[in-house]
Amino acid sequence: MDIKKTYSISELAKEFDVTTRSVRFYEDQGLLHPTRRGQTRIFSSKDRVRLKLILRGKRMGFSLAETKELFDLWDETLSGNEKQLLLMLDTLARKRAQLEQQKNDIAQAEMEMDTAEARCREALADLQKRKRKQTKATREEPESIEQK
Amino acid sequence: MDIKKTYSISELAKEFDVTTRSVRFYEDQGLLHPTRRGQTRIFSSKDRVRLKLILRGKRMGFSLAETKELFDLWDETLSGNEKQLLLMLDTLARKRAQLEQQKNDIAQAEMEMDTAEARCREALADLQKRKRKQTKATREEPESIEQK
DNA sequence: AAAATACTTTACGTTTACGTAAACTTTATC
DNA sequence: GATAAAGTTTACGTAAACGTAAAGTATTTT
Repeated sequence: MDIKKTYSISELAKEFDVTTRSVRFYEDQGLLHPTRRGQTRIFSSKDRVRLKLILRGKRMGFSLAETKELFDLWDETLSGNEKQLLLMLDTLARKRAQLEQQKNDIAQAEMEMDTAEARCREALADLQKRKRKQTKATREEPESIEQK
Repeated sequence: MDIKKTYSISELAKEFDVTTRSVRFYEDQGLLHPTRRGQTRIFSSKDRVRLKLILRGKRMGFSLAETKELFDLWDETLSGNEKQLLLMLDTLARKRAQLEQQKNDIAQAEMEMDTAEARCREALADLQKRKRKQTKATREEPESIEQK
């Protein structure tokens, strides 16, 4: 059970640091389904969860269309038809494979960042050493180094 | 050392399953730097590596601009200025944080997919059980179930 | 040398995911 | 009851990442 039952558009926007424009867009694309009080949108905690999922999806490189597909599929599985259930399982498997690929990509990237960082630090250390030597030389023979 | 020294645009396109249009676009955006023989582009193995990195970046949700930034930064660190090196280290740290976030997102997603899959399988098992029961009933009192 | 193949530039078109502005209505505040 | 604050719709604009077509050049194959 969530803390609150319903949310205004600006509450959600503030909480997840998105614009109200985005939230309305997500509704327009069929990802959120707020009810109305007059004209005003009222978001349920289900909508709130979905917004969270949308944003996580984006961080993981998913398009809104992909996320919507998952939402729709999930909604249909609730109606419990066998074909839908099997389709959902299949989709889940494919998404898992995608996540595996992403984990590999990330691991690769991290390794490369390790070596990149190492080289950086080495180069920096090199510079420092040269600087120290130069300082020493400067102290010993001040006029031997000319500024421009 | 790579197997080959240079590559044509269609060789690269085929190897990485992208269109030549994309490859040209990446050059246009300053991510690749092929030399020319006449008008024709000749890609080095460095370009090949970068193309691989570009595509991995995309899978991880990075924009071409972000990837280009990293490439440019890396090139500048080779010239070994201290400020550039520090900037690179800083950028690396930020990218690492981003990857951490992504790993969390993926872990979350995997957990949720676990429970989703479990529910799916449960629902399926339920359906199977009901089917079996119905079959049994049909066998015992054939006329008790009417089709439509 | 003719034809097919691969490559090129130029340039307009398309999709995604919003930004931004205008004009209007409803709700809250003084 | 005026005014500010928050909400709404409508609609045009934009950046990213290519797709697609046109029209020409270079290379390879026959």
